[in-house]
Amino acid sequence: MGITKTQIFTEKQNDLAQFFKVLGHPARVAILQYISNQNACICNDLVEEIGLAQATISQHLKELKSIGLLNGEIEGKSMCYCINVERWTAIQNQLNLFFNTTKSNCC
Amino acid sequence: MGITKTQIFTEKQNDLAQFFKVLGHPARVAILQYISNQNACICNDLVEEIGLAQATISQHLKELKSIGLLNGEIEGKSMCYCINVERWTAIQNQLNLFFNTTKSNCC
DNA sequence: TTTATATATTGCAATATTACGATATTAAAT
DNA sequence: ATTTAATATCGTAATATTGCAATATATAAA
Repeated sequence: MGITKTQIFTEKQNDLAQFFKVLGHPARVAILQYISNQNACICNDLVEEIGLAQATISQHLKELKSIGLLNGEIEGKSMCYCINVERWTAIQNQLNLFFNTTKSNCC
Repeated sequence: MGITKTQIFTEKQNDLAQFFKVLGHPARVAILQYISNQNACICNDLVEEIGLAQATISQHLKELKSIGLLNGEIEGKSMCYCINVERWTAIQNQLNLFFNTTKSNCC
């Protein structure tokens, strides 16, 4: 097997899990933190900063983009990646809804 | 490769990613939601409820236990799984800290 | 136009995850 | 003691993820 049976879950459950999954890699956590710490938007020295190959960083950025967490704008010959604040907040709210709704009724 | 380079990240980044990762599967989201909806603690009909094989459910429960999210108590011949509320809240707080700290400074 | 620089994509190897059948293990019931 | 029921573990197949070198693409600078 090896394949997740997404059909047996609700769309909400799959979406939620997808958000968690994308955030579930230390490189992607580090990338988001690094981008957020830059005052400017020139986010290209991620390769040096993080310490993974350029191809690998590019792949992680793609995954973060896939859930809409990052905006990328062409800035001359480099790319300006920045956090999509609206999406960021929306996802945070969804996760909190999950945490607040899912509460223990026992023990 | 296929192996995550945890050594190049901070412990906090790895921990955070680990929490996200464990929550990053729809079956585990569904398990947590189901347990939280039961008034009693007899959480053994997960297999019927979720629709995955017993071995698979057991594996997912193990992962949820691995980050301390579930408590398991022996209740006769079955197991009583319930959410560890203290841990649950602690993790929610850590995730929110990450979300609030990591804010956009650009665009 | 050529060169240099930044990023994306492709292809591939190594490892991880998901899922399940089969087989323990454990405790209650007979 | 044996049987039944619930859960855990083992072994294994299928698929996914991680990471990188090589290559493609695109823009600025020369």
